Amino acid sequence: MSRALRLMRLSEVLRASDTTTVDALAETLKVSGRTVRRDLATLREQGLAITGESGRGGGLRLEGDRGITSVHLSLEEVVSLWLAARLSQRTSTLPWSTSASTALTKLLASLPRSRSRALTSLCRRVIIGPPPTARMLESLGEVPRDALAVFETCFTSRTAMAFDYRGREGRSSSRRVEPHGLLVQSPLWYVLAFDLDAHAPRMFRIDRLSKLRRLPSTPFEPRRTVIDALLEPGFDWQPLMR
Amino acid sequence: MSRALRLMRLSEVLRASDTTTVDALAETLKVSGRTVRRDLATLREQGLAITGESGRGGGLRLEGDRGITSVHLSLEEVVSLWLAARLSQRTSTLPWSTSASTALTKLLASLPRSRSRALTSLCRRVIIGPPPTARMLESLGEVPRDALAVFETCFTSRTAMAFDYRGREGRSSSRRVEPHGLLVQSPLWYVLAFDLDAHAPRMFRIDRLSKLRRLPSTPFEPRRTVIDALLEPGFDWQPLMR
DNA sequence: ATGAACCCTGACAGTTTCTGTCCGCATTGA
DNA sequence: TCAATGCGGACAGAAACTGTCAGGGTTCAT
Repeated sequence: MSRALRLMRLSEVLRASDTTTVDALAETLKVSGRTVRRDLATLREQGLAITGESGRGGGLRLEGDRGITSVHLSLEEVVSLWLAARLSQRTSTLPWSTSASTALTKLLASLPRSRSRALTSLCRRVIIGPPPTARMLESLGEVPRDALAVFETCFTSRTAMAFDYRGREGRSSSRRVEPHGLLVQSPLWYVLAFDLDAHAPRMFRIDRLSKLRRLPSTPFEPRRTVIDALLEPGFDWQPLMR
Repeated sequence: MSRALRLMRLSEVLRASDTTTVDALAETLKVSGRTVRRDLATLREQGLAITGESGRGGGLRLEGDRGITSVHLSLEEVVSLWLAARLSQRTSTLPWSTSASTALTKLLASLPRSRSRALTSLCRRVIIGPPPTARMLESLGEVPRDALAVFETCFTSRTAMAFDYRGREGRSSSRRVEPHGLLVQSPLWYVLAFDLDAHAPRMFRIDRLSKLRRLPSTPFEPRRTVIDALLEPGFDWQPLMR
């Protein structure tokens, strides 16, 4: 039996038995005790909570197999983690950046198919752009907390929304839009929207919005074309997920 | 990465993605397509229902069996998520930022005690600082991939390490240190270390290191004093976790 | 009907990894 | 104090793995 298969069996045996010893495992798996220990170390690296108690009467046990069941994480929670991880990978070479990827894969893997579909399609609507230029950052305003919450629900539930927008020259205008996409150029971000009055794609910087509110309507169908129309080609625009 | 680990990752990636191709998998797993096929064959032997569709637009998919598995995240994986989430919360007001907090709390809560303790003590050694000044960013260099991996293991396993360091004036010196802490001022980061030769706390910017390698030694005991000695008081230094 | 984009499988040699053995150490309960 | 347990380093021979090459398919758009 190859090591790979043995590792799978080992984790099953551990799940099946309350406590056991290295020698017993060595017996069942037909390998030496040393090898069992090596395998245990590998599984622990993988995140399995296997504890060992020394001494007479001690032994090994797999702690409450309740690993983290991401079933309890909401869609928004997983998206937020995904966003954060991708952003930090994008902006710098930090330690454990590959670990973040594998962690997210595991999370996604554990979701039921319907949820993972929803998550994927949501992530595809989020675009990560290159860092903003100094000029873009000049007039950076505050993002009001409550507007954030409204945007979050409108974006995920695909609901049209209305707001007042301060243009670059200070002129204010009233808008009604469908939020198809989200462009992040941290710390800035933009709503990639379809303007229901102009009847064309438009983008809006989040800190220039005010009086944001939902519009009663049926959910719109997110269209990739709206997003693409707003992103100048040739730049490095990456969706949060492909 | 050993084959055993790769097989686990492969099954996770398959679960996570709706459909995918051999080439894509080869890319993510950093192995040749032939090897991916061999791994797929092994998983199929194990009973995983992986179907392949030939032809243009075809691909691989894992049938059924979703949501049964619980997620096991390694220490590094949880740390990386914390790091990423905290960083992005720190630098900007993005949507779903509160969701990230709750998600992380849930993650922490569901870890078995032994692991959560290890996680906490690791996170305490990571400090998040204010964004770097333009002057600090001037001479930003590349961080080599392999050095990262070495650092990660040394940091978590509390192992001393050795490297060559290019000082500000271009002078190079050879160092042997214990990595007690990690200071992040994204996209820069520093090793907060105890210099075994100077016998005093020193900090090193990561992109100035080269030829990083582990030193054979017994694990050192992380000391808070080493970290504190290097952080000028009065600034906004926040540990990743209190 | 051609080519591109997919999947599947066999053979081979070089390399990597794994395994058992032996060792010393720490912890625990009788 | 001893025996039963766990943990992990070092080593050399054995086994498994890997990339490459080379063949074979199927499906679809053009």
